[in-house]
Amino acid sequence: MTADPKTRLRADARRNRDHILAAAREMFAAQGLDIPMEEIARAAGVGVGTLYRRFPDRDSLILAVAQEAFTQVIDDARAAAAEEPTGWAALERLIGRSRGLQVSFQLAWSSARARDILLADPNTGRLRDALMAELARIVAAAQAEGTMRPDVGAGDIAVLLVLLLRQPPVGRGPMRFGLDRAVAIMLDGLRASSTNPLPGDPISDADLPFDGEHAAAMSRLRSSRDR
Amino acid sequence: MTADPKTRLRADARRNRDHILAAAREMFAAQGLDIPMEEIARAAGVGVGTLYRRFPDRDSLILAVAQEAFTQVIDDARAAAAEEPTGWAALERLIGRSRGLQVSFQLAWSSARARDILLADPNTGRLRDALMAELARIVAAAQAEGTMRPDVGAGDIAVLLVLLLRQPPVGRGPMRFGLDRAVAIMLDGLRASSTNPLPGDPISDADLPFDGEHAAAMSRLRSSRDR
Amino acid sequence: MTADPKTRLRADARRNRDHILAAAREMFAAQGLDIPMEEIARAAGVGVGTLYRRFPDRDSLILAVAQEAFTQVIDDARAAAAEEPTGWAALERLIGRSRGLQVSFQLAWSSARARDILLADPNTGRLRDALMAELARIVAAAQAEGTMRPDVGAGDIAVLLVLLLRQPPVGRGPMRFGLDRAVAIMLDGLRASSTNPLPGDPISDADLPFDGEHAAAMSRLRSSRDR
Amino acid sequence: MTADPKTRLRADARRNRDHILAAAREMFAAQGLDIPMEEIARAAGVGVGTLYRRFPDRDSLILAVAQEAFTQVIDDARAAAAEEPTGWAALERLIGRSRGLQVSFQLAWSSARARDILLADPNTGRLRDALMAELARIVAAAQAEGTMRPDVGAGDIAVLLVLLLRQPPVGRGPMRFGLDRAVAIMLDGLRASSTNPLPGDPISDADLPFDGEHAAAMSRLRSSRDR
DNA sequence: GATGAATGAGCGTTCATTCAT
DNA sequence: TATGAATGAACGCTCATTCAT
Repeated sequence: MTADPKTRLRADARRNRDHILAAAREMFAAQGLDIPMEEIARAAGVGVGTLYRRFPDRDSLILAVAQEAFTQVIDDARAAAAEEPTGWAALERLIGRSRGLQVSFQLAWSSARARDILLADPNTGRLRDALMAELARIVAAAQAEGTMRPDVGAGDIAVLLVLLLRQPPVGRGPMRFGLDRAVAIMLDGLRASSTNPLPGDPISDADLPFDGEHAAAMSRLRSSRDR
Repeated sequence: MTADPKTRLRADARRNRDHILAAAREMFAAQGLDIPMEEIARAAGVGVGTLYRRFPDRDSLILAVAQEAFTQVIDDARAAAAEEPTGWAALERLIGRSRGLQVSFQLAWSSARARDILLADPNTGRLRDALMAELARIVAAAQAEGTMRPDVGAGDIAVLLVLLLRQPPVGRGPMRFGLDRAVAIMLDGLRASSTNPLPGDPISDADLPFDGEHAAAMSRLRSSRDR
Repeated sequence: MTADPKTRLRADARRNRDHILAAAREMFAAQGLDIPMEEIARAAGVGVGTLYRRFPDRDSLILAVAQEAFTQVIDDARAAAAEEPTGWAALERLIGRSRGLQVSFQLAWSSARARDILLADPNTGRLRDALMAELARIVAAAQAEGTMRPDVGAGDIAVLLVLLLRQPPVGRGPMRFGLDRAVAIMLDGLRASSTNPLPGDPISDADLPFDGEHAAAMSRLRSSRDR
Repeated sequence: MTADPKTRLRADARRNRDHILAAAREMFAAQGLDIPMEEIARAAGVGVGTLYRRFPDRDSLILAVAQEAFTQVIDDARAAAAEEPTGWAALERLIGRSRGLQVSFQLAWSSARARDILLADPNTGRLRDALMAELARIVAAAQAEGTMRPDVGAGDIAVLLVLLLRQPPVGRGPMRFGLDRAVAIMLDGLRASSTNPLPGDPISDADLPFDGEHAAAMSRLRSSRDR
């Protein structure tokens, strides 16, 4: 009823921002992180200036795309935990679906530089904690059901997830199919029927994957900037 | 008495080539594929001109480093097959050792561009065939022993290997340890005791991993060059 | 009872204009002539759009600031002539105070570009004439008193004034003190007791300082714009 | 007799360097310090890359031009002291000739930024000391002769010199002539016959002009870089 | 054959100016 | 009329590659 001009303006800006993020996600995935900023802008249908108004430099764009992707993984884990009847089903869905998130997530991990940018941001820690909490919940449920071997922790699941998420996107070829089977093999290795002892203790949700790396990433970024 | 100048020259040239390859391997791993050619030359102790004499452009240097790494994986598979008493032991050694090869291998797969360069080279097909043949031998042996589930093929092992090799190098942190456990989980999933059916048929040594990608990679490279 | 909206608007506009000029004067002095327009707008508390409404481009803003500064010098000369008891006292005050005007004046002369903008404006000629007339009055008075050497003209004073005004602003260091002494030395050189002949004839108020430069400045500006 | 290739190469490099410096000196003077690097390169007859090989950024080019100009002033002072029969004659020549050096020197002082670059360089201190030593020698000689008033020091001369050197270059118009007269007026103010007391004490060669500014300039440059 | 100086295309980034709201 | 988002031209700088020595 009341057309708020401020809201309208914001809608435009937000639309631009979203276009830029979507374009960046796709271009990064397709061409790598060093795609010219101008091409991203063109793909988003805006001028370079607008891109730079929203994201003051390439790093901040990479960070935004990466955290968006990270957030999607968390949302997916949360949805799986909430909607699936059993912990094992949630686990299967999460690891199975994970390849669907690949396209957006893998870029975040595709280069040492991208990783550093992500780790150097303080918000990343919170995202990590949220994801690990979700995984811990799923693992606990599956183990309580007796479907998952008891000697693994949320950190172990995170490692497997990262293995899968880091792969470059696959289309519809044999590799895609091979990944489905690899996931199934991993899941079999996680079943309660697997009794061969694993090395060391379960990796809890406090151990992985980037604890203590924040400072290191920051200093690496700083020194690379000075170079 | 008279040292043949040509032979002497060749020895020098070979030394230079080796220095350059070693420097490139290290710099690529440490700094990424877009390290300036001049820094590689400096690290190799030669001038840029010499570097360009041996490798006419950056792509050919990347290709040489990548194929060298690929060859190491093959050698390792061959050695595992030859020296281990059982197929399962060879498999364990290969997958376990794989992380040792990571450092040199992952660079070859670290970017879409590097992958295209590798795939576009006709020699890569031969290397792939050699690796798959080795894996097929190990799988057949392990299945004959009854230690490996019968519904997997050499291609499945290749997929798992690629999952592991593509990870960025890890030092001695929790991630390193997590990878050891992930490997153990995968191995458990491969044991004969795993009876949950896998989706589809075993992936044979003819299906994976880059069949049909040669032409695609060539055209991608060509179009990126024209851009 | 009813405040005329037009009048109100004009008051607002004038306030905006004044804020912009004040902000520009300070930012120009502190950061140089190439400070971003947006920063000037922010310092003035208006949007860039408003700034551009008042001053259609950077040059016209520079011109406005410069002429404002010029006007201050004239006002000061006029006040000195009116308020001081003797011509010599007026001269001392003018040259002595000149450093107080420095801060705002020197920016107008700090770059070839600013000078051209100023010279290209037809109004500058009127300001120059007003200043020279004032100086001529002071010089005539001082010479009539017998305190100033007779072989100098208003133009000579203008040159000395320009020498001082063009200096970048000094704080409270040794340079500030040094300038006080330099002024005293100059004044001593101007006294009637100085009898060493000066080269050429006195520079009258018609000779200096930018006669014939108007056209040159305009063509320089034009060609720099075309470049 | 022996053509040393190394020397020849160096000669080429040096020639390039000299061309670049000469072009920069002229372009800076004519167009200001923010002339595009590419135009300087073009004027020097080299590519931008070569310019950047010799001077890694604009600041270092400004610094080189400025110090070259500074060195010329020192050389001139030294020559005047050595070749003129009296201290007063040396002083007259130095201050008179100073406008000849203007063209190259004034750029060094034409902007706060240039001044900071110059002051931040540790070598500048040595140049300053050399110049002040020369001025002190000239002043002492002229005062010993009884031609210069005894209550001025080398620092006072430096201030006057700076006043003149900071002026933008003048061609052959009335301003040029006016400067000749201004110089004569200043010289008259410096004669032994001037007996009006100056404010404060003579400025010695230890007081001026940039003592203690090195650190300040460095921090200003640093903070402007962060902006 | 080896060297490293020179080139210049190309990308990141900034900012003057315009214009939709 | 005021605002500030959008645009894109322009410049600083880097680095792959070439070529004179």
